[in-house]
Amino acid sequence: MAPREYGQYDGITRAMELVGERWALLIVRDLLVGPRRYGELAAGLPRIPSNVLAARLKELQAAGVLRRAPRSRVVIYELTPYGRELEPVVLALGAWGFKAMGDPREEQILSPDAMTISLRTAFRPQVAATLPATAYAAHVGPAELRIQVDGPTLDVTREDGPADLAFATGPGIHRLLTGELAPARAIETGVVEVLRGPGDLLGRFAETFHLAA
Amino acid sequence: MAPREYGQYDGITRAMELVGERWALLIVRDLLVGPRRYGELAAGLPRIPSNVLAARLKELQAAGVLRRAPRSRVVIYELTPYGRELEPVVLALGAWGFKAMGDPREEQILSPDAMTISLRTAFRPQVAATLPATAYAAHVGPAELRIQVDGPTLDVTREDGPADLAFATGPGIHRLLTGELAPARAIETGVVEVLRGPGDLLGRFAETFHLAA
DNA sequence: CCGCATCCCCCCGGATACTG
DNA sequence: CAGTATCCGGGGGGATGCGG
Repeated sequence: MAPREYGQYDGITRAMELVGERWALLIVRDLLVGPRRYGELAAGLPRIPSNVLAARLKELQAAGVLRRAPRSRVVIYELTPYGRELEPVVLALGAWGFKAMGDPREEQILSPDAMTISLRTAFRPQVAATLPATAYAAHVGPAELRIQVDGPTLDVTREDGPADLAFATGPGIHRLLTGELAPARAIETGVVEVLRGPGDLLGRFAETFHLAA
Repeated sequence: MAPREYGQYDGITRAMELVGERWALLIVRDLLVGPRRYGELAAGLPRIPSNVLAARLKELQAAGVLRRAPRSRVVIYELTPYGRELEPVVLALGAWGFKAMGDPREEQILSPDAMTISLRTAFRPQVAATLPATAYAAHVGPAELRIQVDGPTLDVTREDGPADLAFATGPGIHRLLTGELAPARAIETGVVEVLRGPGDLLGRFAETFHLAA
C-alpha cells in the first residue's frame, strides 16, 4: 500500500508520489467542489474501475490529502486543508490543459464537478466586477448547476433556484469559453440550448468566463 | 502511441493525458532547467528505465510539450513554448510536495536539475532585493551549481566561476530551506560542507531561499 | 442499494541486454 | 551515446460478487 517511489528527494517528486497515480488528481478535482460520497465520485468518473477508486481513496487518505468523514451513518470523503492547497495547482493545470483541447469526441463527457472547476478556472473577477450580478442555471447532463456571479465573487452550487438565464449544454461549451464560438452562434447551432430567460445573457456569461485557446 | 484516455472533456483531464503518465513531469522538470540530451536526462533520473524514457520523450513530443532539436550532430530535447508554460504548475506542485517531505532516505538522491528547480521555487525575490548581490557555488553530487542572486533576480547555471561562498550539500539541505535547521548547525552537523568563503554567508542563503514546511 | 472486495486479463512499467 | 528489444511482474481496466 506504500506509494511507488521515484528515488529522488525533492518537492515535485514527492508530489508525484502523493497525487501522481492515475485518476488521483481527477478525484481531487471533484473533491475540490465539495465533499462527496463513494458513489458520487464513481458517478463523476464513470470510467474508473471500482477497485482503483477504492485504492486511490485509501492512498490519498494515507497521504493526508483527504479524509473519510463519518456523517450520520454514511461515509463522506472530503479534502483535508493540505489537500485543499492543491486548488491553485489543479486550476493552473486545468488552464494549461484547456489550451490543448480539440473538439469533444462522442465518448467524452463533461461532469458537473469538472464543469464547476472549469468555471472557476475561467472566471475573470475583474471583468465580472464591471457587470451586473447575474445567476445562471446550467444544465449539464442530468445535473443542474447554479452559477451565481456577484461582482468579483463566483459561487457555483448544485442547488437549483431562480436564475436570470437557464441553459443546457455539454462539452461543446468549450468553444464558447475560448471565444472561438460567438454566443449567438452557440445558440443557433444547438451547442447551448436556452431554457429560460433572454438568450443575450449568454454574451455576459461568455465575458465573465474566458480561457485562452 | 496514442495516450491513454479518461473519457472526460475538460482541462485537467486533458493535462493528465498529456503529462500525467509516470515520469513525465519529472522529465519536464529537468527540461525546465534547460535543453538536455538523452543521456543527461537519463543521468538525472537514474531509476527510469531507458525504454520508458524513450517512450515518454516520444509522447511528450507528440503532445507538443517538447521537441527534438538537432544541434550540430547530436539531438537535444527542449521544451516548446507550450511546454514552458508548465513552469508555474511545476513550481506550485513542487512547493506543495515540499511540505510533505520527511527526512531523506539513503536511496533518495537530489539531482542538480531538481535542486535548481527547488531553488527557483524557494526563491524570495522581495527578500533578495534587500540583500547584497551574492554568488554561491553549490556542489550537489558530481555537479557544481552556480547560483547568482542579484537583487530580485535569480540565475542558476551549471558553469562554474568565482563565488562568494562555495559549499557541498545533498538532500539534507531541505531542512535548511524550511528553517528547521539553523545555518550554523547545518555546517556543524555536516549537512552543508563549506568549501570556500565565509560560512556566515549560508545565513544569507537561507534568508534568500525559503519554503514552508 | 451502497461501498467496496475479488477475480481475471491485459498492458504498462521495471530491469537488463543488446545494437547502430 | 542513444536509443531498441525482450522478458517479467505488478498495476490498471472490466465485470462480478457480497456484506452491512
